[in-house]
Amino acid sequence: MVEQPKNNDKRERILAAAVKVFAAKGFYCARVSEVAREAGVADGTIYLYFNSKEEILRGLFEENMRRLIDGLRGVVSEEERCTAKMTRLVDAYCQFVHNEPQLAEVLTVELRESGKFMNEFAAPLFGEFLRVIIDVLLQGQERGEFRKDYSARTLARAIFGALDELALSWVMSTRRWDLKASGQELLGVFLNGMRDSASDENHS
Amino acid sequence: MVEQPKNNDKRERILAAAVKVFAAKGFYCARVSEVAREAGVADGTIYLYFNSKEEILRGLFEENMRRLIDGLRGVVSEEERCTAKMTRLVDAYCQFVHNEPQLAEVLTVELRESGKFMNEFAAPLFGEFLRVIIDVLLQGQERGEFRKDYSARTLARAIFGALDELALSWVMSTRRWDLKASGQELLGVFLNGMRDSASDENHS
DNA sequence: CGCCGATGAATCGCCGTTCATTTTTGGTGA
DNA sequence: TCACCAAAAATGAACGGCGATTCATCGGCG
Repeated sequence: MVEQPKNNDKRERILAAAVKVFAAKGFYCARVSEVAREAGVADGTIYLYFNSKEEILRGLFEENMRRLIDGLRGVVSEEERCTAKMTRLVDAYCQFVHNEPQLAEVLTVELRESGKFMNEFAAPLFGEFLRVIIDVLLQGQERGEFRKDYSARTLARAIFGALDELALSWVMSTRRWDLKASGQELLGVFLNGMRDSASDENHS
Repeated sequence: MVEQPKNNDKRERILAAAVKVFAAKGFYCARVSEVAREAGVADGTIYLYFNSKEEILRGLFEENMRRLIDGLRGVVSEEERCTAKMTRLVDAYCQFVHNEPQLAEVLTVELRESGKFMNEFAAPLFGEFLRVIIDVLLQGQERGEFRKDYSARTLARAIFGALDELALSWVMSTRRWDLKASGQELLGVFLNGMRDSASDENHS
């Protein structure tokens, strides 16, 4: 009943306002009435579209993570070589963060705190996100582009973590540096380190 | 007056209890009375040692980050080669997370949310932490161990991010896998990718 | 006895949420 | 085109619960 009101853009306005407010104050410090004011609606109106404050966050997560994941899948599928897939993937992620920094902040910061109260629903989405990276790495190993003696799972998490930290520090800063360039620099190190070229190397 | 009570271990007991409770519920969902119960003191007693709930978190941060940073500086100083420094650094960090997973969870999760209300005091400590890594990387570049065409700052952040993500996923999981091994595997990729061996390779 | 740390029940302010009321919508007949 | 009305949507003041913080009181120690 409350879930899918047929009508207009109010739900979207509320979600957009929530992104701003949650990014500025954090979920717990944000006031529902601030979201309402930012959205230009009355406090009570929010509860015509969401059952609780928490559900606003849930809605945010689901819609935007879906969009991000689908976007990443798209660019990945446009390339043949896995090295190129990774380049495009990192680029698209940086683009996303660049275009919607507040949203990126909410998604990454609350994803952590989420370990607490909403992991049951955030975890699947995050898993899906990670799988995009894992699959590229696995395929790259099969194709002989990447060394096979690294764990794709571990590396995917590491790449995400590195990228995420970079993105977050960019978002929280004055944003004067080039996020995409840093992303590619970082990816360069990974690709270089993962490259299946020198058959083996024994470092004492 | 409340800051440095001369006496016993009650302050430590409260801090230790706070680690447990904050790790389990997150700072905002944690109740001061739970911390009190866990510490075996009355609710009011907490306010003899801390001025507010927030200050408990602050105390946690300062004391433990200091300890971590000093520990890392220590192991780093025991090695000559920067590659070895990095190995020891990653190992020590993983050891820390392994020994005190709840503390690690609080430090890393709340460090993010901290962007909100306590960044002014968390940022310097985090900066100091990062500097340890940055300095090793810079020195490694000077010594010719690492390629000079990467930004030490960016890479330090990336390494921290990767390690942190790995650690967090370990902490939040059933912890059946070997964190130290994953850490070293990850470091291997970085070191491999950063190695200043083939004099140069120009990838535009 | 007097001091001081400790206690925990009571306080008090703060929001998330509700709901009685108002406003808007859109269908209908004149 | 307009007046009218019922249903739906929106409003925002008020409510109620919760939990951080306080403080009157207690007990142990010198």
